[in-house]
Amino acid sequence: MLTIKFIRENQDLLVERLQVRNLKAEEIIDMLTNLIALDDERRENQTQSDQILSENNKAAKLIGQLYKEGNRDEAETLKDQVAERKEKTNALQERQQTVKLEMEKILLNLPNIPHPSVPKGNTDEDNELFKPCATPLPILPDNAVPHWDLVQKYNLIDFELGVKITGAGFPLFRGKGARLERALINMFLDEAADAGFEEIVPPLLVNEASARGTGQLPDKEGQMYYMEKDDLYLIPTAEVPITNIYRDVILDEKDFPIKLTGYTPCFRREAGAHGKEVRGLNRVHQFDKVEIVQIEHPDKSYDTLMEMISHVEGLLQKLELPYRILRLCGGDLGFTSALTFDFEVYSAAQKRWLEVSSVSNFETFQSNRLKLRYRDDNKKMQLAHTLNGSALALARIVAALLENNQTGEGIKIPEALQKYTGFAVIN
RNA sequence: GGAGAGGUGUCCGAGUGGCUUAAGGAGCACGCCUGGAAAGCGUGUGUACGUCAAAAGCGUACCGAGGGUUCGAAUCCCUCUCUCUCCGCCA
Repeated sequence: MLTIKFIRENQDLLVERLQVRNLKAEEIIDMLTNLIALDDERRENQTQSDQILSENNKAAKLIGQLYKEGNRDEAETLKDQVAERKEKTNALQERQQTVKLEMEKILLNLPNIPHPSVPKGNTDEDNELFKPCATPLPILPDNAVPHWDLVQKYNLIDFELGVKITGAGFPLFRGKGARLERALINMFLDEAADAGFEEIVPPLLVNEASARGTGQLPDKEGQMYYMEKDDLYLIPTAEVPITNIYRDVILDEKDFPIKLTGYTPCFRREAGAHGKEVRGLNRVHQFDKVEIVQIEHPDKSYDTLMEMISHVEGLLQKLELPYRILRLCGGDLGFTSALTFDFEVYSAAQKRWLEVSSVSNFETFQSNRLKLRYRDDNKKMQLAHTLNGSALALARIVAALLENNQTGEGIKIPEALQKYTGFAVIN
């Protein structure tokens, strides 16, 4: 959420940059005009009602004094005046509530401002190739098969059992498949720890305030599983509970950077997604992911973003997977993000690129909702910057690993992973 | 799930309708003192919004959250929430 102060001071910028997200200039201008008119009214109301309240506060003290002196008549007169003024403030405050709600509604639906480097575009087709694949794409033998066949052949994942137990999109890992999953989680967590991230095991269900804090609400309400009875949401990513550690926190400049990591399962309803594109592990309702989160000084957040990119690259290199990095265009950029790089891994058997990581800088968009601030040199409050990235999302990594490493003798495990799996080949 | 007790500033803690501008203490910051430090002494010590070009200042709100009673609420009433104790259930 952008602050009203920032919006007032940067209207031209908003009109220009939000068009990158394919919003129409007239719509943005209309929205801003409406918002600022509401804010003007809010200020006016505040000034008026504060003044009346001040008068009433003084009167209340005086009344107490008059009673003590036995001057009842004068006290009664004052009381009448207070009552009269109170009616006025009540009306003002009621109106103020409405104005604030209207403003909030607009602000909550206003996406983040894309970074200057974000290209204009409508869909993922328009994403910019930031770093092409540095290695040749693997060429598989003619009898190579996609991972949904491989997992059956080697008894690694049982999708049918997942359906039986829960429903479609809830894969059941078993045997070496389960072991591979756990190995990847451990490797990613160890790598994150080596890079200075503190490991967190967070709750998997979050309350409304947390879901709102990182921006999943109201934008992605339909994407989350919701427990009505307890008013809790199943997390769609570890970003939510981990970033919310710092909701309503005031930091010192010397606390930066804060580096956290955590493994959690992620739950996504993926409503409406069906078909070939989503077969096997390509898109599931529950998947494992190791997330990295950083809270950083605004001056350093973009350097930090690049460091996180390097970290993710390192993981993919260790796994010997062919990858490329995309800079998301305005149309594909998430609601809360200012700049996002997506990592895609080439799945040789499906002959397509699979998104396995998304690394973003949210600048102050989340921290404003979270009220995550720090005191600067002049002891003034400033909003911190938040960043996060997948390092990595497992399901599609497993898919690519299985497909790309299939041979006549079985599936070869990359060397870096072997100490975690305890085996070098799946056959 | 049942019964009871609680939630006050960075922390501890007083405060049961107006002498509270939230006492007192600790911590922290600055100053004095000191050869230096400790002790001691003094001063300051939150957030949000409004006002102002800005700062200072001033005003308003905030004592778990939201309502209510009252001229006036940390204090009284209602709802919710969290913590603790006991009981129940339980890996």
